Amino acid sequence: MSGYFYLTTPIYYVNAEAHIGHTYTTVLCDTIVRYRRLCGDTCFFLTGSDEHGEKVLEVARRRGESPAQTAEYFSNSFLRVWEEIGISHDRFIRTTDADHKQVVQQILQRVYDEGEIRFKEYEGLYCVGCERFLTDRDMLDGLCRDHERAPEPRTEANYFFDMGAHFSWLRDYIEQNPDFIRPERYKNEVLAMLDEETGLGGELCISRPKSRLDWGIELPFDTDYVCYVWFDALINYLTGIGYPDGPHFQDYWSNCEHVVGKDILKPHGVFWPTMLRAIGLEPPRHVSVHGYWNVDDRKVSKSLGNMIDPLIMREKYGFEAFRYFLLRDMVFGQDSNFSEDALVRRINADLANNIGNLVSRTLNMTGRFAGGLVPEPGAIEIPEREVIDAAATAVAEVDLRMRGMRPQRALESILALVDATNRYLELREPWKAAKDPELADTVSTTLHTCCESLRIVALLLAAFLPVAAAEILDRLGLGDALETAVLPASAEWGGIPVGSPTRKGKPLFPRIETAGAEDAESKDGAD
RNA sequence: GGCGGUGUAGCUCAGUCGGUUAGAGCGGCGGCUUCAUAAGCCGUAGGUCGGUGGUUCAAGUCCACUCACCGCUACCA
Repeated sequence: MSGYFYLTTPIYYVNAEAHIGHTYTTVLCDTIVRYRRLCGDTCFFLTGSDEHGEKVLEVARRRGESPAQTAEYFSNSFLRVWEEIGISHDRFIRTTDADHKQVVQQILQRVYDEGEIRFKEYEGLYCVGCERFLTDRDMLDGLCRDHERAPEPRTEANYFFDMGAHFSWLRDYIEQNPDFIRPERYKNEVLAMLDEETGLGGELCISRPKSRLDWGIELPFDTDYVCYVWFDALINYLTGIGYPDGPHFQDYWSNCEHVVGKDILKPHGVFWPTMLRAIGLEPPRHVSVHGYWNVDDRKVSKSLGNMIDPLIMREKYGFEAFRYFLLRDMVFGQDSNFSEDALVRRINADLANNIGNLVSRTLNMTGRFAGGLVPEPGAIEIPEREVIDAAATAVAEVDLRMRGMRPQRALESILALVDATNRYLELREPWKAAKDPELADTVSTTLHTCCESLRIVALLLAAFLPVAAAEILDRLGLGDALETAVLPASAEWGGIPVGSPTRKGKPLFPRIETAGAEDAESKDGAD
């Protein structure tokens, strides 16, 4: 059943360059979307940059340029990285895009007209150094932590969105749609937030006076103010697909899923659904929340310099290997740890030893024992049956797990098929059988089974490792398979044509020798 | 303080409605094998399922308490 599918990453804030966290989110979404495209869905994949706000001003000041220049610089930086690593987004949206400004203003006006935005004066402690109001946490002994000076009481008027008006609806909605926010632990956190927010009045400040911050989208109903943060940022999800009357807006919106990091759960779990409610739109199908990457067991931070540049990973290991690690080693929703050690272990174990090596041995033997052409299969016996079953299981599990946002489990399913095929090869021992002319039929069957299994492995892997999967198919003589494939039908057993010309090629994922292993080897080689 | 999460073999994790001898992958160890990227296959390692006390014919799996770590309560994926 094909249909529409719309997936978003958060838009990344333009005060830093892409690191492992941004890369993970983006790669994950790319993988999910590629999978759904393979399933025949009409997909729209949106990513982009969040460019307004105070922090951009700060960075711009530091860099001695205008906020627009800073935003431009970092936005391009993200875009360039995504292009370098082959992200297949359909649009890279910027909150400074003209259509986005228009949509934000249109929505603000509408919510304002409906009386859900209030103008309110409040008093707080303002630090002149910070140019903002301080919270208790910003202060130590009544002084601003950063400037060590006493903040002054000051009043300011701002616009507030009355999101609390929708809390009881939202609570019900979440309870009636238990997989709206997933994994479950984050659903529980949102429910807890709703209770806390009720106590705070459920108001969301959505403006800043221009006198204090003018880098933003002007409020349509008060030109002394700009829109602040969430109305600006979240609405990108609507602008991206042509709100309100783009040709496929409804098709995409009703099949929308967001992927976010756990740090922005609240805006996506609380602010956003209430905003959508205020303008009469359904919530997205899912908000899928992932955890953080630590690096070498420490938090990612600028000061530690452990941000992990995806382009450097590409240079050192090949981007798909890094991409594979990210998808394979994070249990969705939980925090995970990255280390080059773990990366190398994973590359060697899964990519080199299992997948890559199965490709090598299969194609090598097809070359040697079958003249390089996929041979005609003979009788299907129990060992073949087991591989065929493993393939069917993998296809079904991958689908279930991808839709359930569990890419790491989907990869396990694919690896199970690879394992089954490696085991099968040991059982049939075509390298021995090939010496006995009477077993020619068995050899043909064996190699056919392995080639076919590889074809299915490649199809399933295509969303995760687009380049490598295409290469496997190409070596099987199926260079254009991905262009026409539709899952699950294309992954049914028996799709590989007999006589398809194969090519062994170089190791797909070269094994990475660690320093320790090299030492051991040079010692061995010395005598 | 409140709320939530996590704690299962050396490492990373599975364990659905409580039920036969608690699982997988990786690593380690032993063996087989040579088609293959010194890859693969087979076998194995015996973990008080954080702790204590309960409920039950039966608990990793439910309840209470407790310890450790983490998160949220604060606009950085």
